[in-house]
Amino acid sequence: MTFGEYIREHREALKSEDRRFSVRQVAQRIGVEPAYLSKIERGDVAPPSEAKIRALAEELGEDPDVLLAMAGKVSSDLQEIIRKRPQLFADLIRQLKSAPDHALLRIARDVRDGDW
Amino acid sequence: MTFGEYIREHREALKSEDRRFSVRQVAQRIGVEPAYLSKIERGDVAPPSEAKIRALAEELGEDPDVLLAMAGKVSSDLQEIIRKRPQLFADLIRQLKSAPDHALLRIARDVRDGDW
DNA sequence: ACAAATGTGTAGTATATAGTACACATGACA
DNA sequence: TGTCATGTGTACTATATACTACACATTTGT
Repeated sequence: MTFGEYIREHREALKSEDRRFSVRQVAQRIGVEPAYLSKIERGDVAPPSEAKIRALAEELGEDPDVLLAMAGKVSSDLQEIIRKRPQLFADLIRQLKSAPDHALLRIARDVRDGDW
Repeated sequence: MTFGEYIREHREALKSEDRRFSVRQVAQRIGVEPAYLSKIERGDVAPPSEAKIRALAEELGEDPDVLLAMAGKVSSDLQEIIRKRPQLFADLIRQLKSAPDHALLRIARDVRDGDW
């Protein structure tokens, strides 16, 4: 499923319950032209900028990191974290590439609990 | 220290031992025009593409992830890893933002040793 | 029935990215 | 002393990114 298809699907779902989720009204709220949002949803153009994707995520109640990923992007705040300690993060992320989901969850939990 | 300054410094250091590290010769080996490399080193233009930065890292014996970071970029292979599991990685990386270096090293080691 | 709202086609724009091509003055070195 | 290599200034170029503006046919609500 492409970025555009995903957005269309979820926007349409919301629209069926609330007319304020038309292409035109959502476009206006996130600050783009309706024709542009229409083209994005149909995959006629590439996904928009990170800022617009964030606005869209907020508007549709979706996870911005997931939408960004579907758009082929990585959140700029994550990139900044990595850029500050490139060796450590590059190494760690490559190690974690093939780790199972539960391992990533556990590490996040351990770090949150200060277990190091 | 900027990307350009760093490159110039390290290239010059190599050049003092080996004349093959002139702007012209390095430029040729990494596949760009000498004038372009010159401008990069003086910060006259933005850092080059990821591919050229990798070639430069190889040529100068530097860590590509560090050079990419100085250029304001994050390796595309790391981005791909993140994009495949955006929620897990986004969460984890934000948790690790303020973790000390030794914690990151330890996690990488634990994962490598399969300690989960 | 008709006014308002809707989705979309076409055309165009501004800015960024990632460079090339060539000429020229200076410096090394044999 | 001549030539060969070196670093750099100037002038372009091609492609990608991120949109806007407007018109128009269709659909929907009252």
